Amino acid sequence: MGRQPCCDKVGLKKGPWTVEEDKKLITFILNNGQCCWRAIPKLSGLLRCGKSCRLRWTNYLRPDLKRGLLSEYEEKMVIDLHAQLGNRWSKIASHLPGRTDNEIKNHWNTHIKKKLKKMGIDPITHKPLSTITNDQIPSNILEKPENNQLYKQEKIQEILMPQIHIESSPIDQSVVTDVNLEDDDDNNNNTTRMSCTNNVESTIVEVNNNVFCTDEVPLIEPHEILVPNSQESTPSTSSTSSSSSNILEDLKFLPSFDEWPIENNNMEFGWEINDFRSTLDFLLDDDSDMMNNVTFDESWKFEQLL
DNA sequence: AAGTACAGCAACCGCCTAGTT
DNA sequence: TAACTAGGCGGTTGCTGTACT
Repeated sequence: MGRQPCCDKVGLKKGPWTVEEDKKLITFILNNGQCCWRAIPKLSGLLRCGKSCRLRWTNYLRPDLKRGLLSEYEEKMVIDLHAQLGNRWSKIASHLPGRTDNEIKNHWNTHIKKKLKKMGIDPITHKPLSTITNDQIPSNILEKPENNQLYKQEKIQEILMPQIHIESSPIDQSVVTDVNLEDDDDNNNNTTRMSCTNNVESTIVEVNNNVFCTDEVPLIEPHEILVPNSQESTPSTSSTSSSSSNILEDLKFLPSFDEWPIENNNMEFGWEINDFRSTLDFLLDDDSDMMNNVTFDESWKFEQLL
């Protein structure tokens, strides 16, 4: 009855990932794409829970991840989206290509929360703290779409955060535009607000339409899973090194192109080793010399042979 | 230089939902 | 339909690096 247990927790490794583990996971996913996470540890030789593998991949190893701090624009988007969605980090992350829910959650807790508090905004309600009074808000704003809390919050944010211009954000444009459009509608304030929300959603979707989305990562059926050729023979560094340390030494782990175990002619995904360049760059940041010595064969890729 | 406090973030935990048998 | 699990999600923890005393 039902499925088999996710994983038997006895003997599973916990804690920070090692370079060796990273390479096993990358190798496996490069060969097989994302499939059932439960099977990945066994098939890739990892002593990790499937959940742990999924987390490591989605939060750290995915080649499409952006690195570094959130830009002002991204931060503004997070604030806007948080005002709309609350602590639904995955939903928020889905509107920020290359950013993960964990990353956004961490950034919120460590940076944005403090920033908002400093600016007199309650990070939970997005309403001004007691120090902000209506006197500080131009009367014409308060008079505009009456009782429209969202509109007020936007204006308050404009006042408090002049360095982040709302005009630069398509979301805010849509909100303000829409509110203005509804400006003459004195009959139903709820309608005004709903309209804003919907418009924000559709605008965000539009923005993301041209961006690579991780949802596009193809899934394969269990019977299509390939167990990668043993990588044990490839030289590797100490497995005790930190995952965020020198992985480039382990670029050796990425077998030479002719050694790469591509066996499935039905692959539908097109990641190639170059897609991991930024990941490797990030992991190896202070080993640029080594990076420069690595040549990537542009012609090497998984072919779509249907 | 050593000790302490704090900040940032990767990873884990536990709950929930949707899917499978 | 019930029993059960995989995968996803949000909250939390704890490790590591940095700033301060």
